[in-house]
Amino acid sequence: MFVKVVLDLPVDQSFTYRVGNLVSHSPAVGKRVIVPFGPRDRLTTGVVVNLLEEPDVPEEKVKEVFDFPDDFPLFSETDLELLRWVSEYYCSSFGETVFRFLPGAFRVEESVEVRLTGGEFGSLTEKERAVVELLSSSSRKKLKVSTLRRRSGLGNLNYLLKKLSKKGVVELLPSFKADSVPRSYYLVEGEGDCKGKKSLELISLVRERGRIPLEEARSLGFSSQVINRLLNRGCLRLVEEKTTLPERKHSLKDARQVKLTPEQVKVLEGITSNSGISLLYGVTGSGKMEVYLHAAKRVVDAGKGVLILVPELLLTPELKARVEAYFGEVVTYHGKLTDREKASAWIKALKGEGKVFIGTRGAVLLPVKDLGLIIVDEEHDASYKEQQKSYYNARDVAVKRGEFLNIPVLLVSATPSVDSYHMVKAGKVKSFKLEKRVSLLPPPKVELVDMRKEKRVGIFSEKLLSALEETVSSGQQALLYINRRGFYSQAFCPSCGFVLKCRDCDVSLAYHRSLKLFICHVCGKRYKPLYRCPKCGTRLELKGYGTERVEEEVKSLFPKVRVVRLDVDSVKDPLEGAKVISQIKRGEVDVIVGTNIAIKGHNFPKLALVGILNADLLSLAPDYKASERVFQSIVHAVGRAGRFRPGFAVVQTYNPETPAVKYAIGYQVESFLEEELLFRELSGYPPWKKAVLLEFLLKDKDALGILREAFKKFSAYVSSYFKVSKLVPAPISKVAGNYRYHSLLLTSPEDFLIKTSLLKRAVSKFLSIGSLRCKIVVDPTRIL
DNA sequence: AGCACGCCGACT
DNA sequence: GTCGGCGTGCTC
Repeated sequence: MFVKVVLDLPVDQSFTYRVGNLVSHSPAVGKRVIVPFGPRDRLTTGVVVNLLEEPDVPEEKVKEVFDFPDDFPLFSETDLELLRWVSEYYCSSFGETVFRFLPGAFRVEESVEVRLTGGEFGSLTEKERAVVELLSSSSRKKLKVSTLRRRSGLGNLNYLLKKLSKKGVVELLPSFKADSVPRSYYLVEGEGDCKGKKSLELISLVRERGRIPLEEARSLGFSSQVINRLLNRGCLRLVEEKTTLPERKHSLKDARQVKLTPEQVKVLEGITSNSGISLLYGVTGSGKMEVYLHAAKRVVDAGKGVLILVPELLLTPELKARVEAYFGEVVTYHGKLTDREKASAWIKALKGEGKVFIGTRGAVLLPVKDLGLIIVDEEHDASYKEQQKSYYNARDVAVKRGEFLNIPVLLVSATPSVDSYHMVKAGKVKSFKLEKRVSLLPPPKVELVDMRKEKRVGIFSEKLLSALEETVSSGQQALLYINRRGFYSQAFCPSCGFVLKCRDCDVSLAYHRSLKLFICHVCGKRYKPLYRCPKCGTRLELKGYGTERVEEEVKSLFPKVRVVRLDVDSVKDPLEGAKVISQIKRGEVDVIVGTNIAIKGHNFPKLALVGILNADLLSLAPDYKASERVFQSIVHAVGRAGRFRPGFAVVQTYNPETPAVKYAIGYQVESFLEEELLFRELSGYPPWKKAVLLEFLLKDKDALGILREAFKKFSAYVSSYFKVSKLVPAPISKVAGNYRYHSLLLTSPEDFLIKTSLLKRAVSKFLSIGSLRCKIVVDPTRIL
């Protein structure tokens, strides 16, 4: 027997291994497998994708499987097919895609670690010293060769390490990392007899119960001496089982299930009778969540599992409590869990321990047993797009998974994406709209303020200011939304035009007054403040504003008001964030100044006023999705107001004619989407076309010549399939010292998989020469 | 990705 | 002559 195995490598190849007798479990497609790989036969983890009777490569090349460590597959055959599709669609390798989704805890790895001996070292070359420097500055004693390679950026690290090891400066230690899958151990009856009162007592207990957990035997007073003796003689055997961990506790309780309104019931009936893809949309406060939880309940009542995907920021204890009100225990899966917890959730899904799974984008392939429905909440949200390596979009993978498994998928949003609306119009998705708000309150009154005409007090219009005053004096809360952090966003020289920029990135530095530092918002680098122009000595002028300055201005205008800032600077860890949120909910705060993280999902009961300080800032990004994002941000920001009391929103703008702004304040979703679709069609952009972004990072400007040359050939090669835009510096043209160049490829959506495979080949043929590397981002969400 | 091989220039 | 740089190609 032979198995075909995929490994976590950037190559589209699977490897054939012979199955020997010394394996713990039988081979099967989807199972984890430990195999020796490479010239050193380093043990690595793979996944079985095929079983073979005869080898499909020359026998002498084939190595033997080290072990199948599990008695269950980690992926179903259908999910492996889906993963194959994902890898082809997003131009990544099959193996890398598989291991992008599989929790790291399942991996067994053999590697080499490097440690400084602490001994004398004589003369070292520059590069050798750099390696020693990295090792001594690290917080850990030992470093893996791979991490050292990553941090040093040195290609031929192995030669250096061999030399350093010969000189006695470093020590190379082989290391083995076992998996960290939670497991428990049981005692079962073996063969052979034994004596002794305690021993006989334990044997009979095991015989009676079939098996008992090792821990329980210990706690019943059987010493490890007794147990070990019985194990050594073979009277007892120890068996291992992969287990799961209890869900993390949280103390929140939510109200019981809510009774649906007649409109909600009607929509629910529509959704549940659709076996394909549904889009559920409607204003904030129309109770979309209640509807989808009822739909989920029907699926669970029929004995099937449900997978609910939510954006990163939304997966809070509050949300979990709300879902638990319907289903009792739910299992969560997101990036902040430990590796062990993720593996535990994975196993719970496989075994059917738990029916309802709620997670962020990585959860889309959770192997939920008898999966009957996938829900994607806030379907339009950008956090569904993986921003590295495989660049998948979990919403689209969810839709595809529904297709592969032949189960319904439900997309939910107050602001449907242009992509989803396009699918509705093409008849691939059925849409359901909730027209009415559940609450008896009127929708928030929205006022658009033209900042060119309005009287201003600093950054506020008089309208917003008086609304703010009224709101806080009546004991209610206000939220001020600004899409930018820091105090000032730019420092420039009024006489020579010099702009203070990051040394490593091509962006102007933002001044953070609370820290008295200039900070680069791209790489995070901090700079001591500078007051005079380094070129001509003139005093620098600061302009632009972010959350810090808004906070300051509110404080100086209303000295008695309690203000909190809700941005990534003020809530560094999630615990702190939760504290701020609960303060707001308890009404210990009057004014909230926040960025995007403040407008997503939260329900602030005392919130009456929302002010969007500069709606124009939202549309600065130079890409075709800009107005879609403007529309979404405004609708969601405005939607925070008036959920529990009459609300009011003020939207400040210098361009009141912007369609996205106009449509957003009236919640004219269809009108906006129609107009946007038309614009995209006329300009040849997605969803009518497929877009692929190619991105290049260059160490120095010299590499540009090589890239240009290679790009010309590449462009000629693919131009019959893709419309290739010019190779240009990216809008953020330099990041962390690397120059960024990119090119956008557009093509009609037909035969897309054929085109991606061609593209992949063309990129490796023309654009992967020397040190040149190219990122391929299919369906990019932002082009910066 | 990680590793070995093999081809180049610049040193003892 | 060899050392060490880097580009190329293979890994079951």
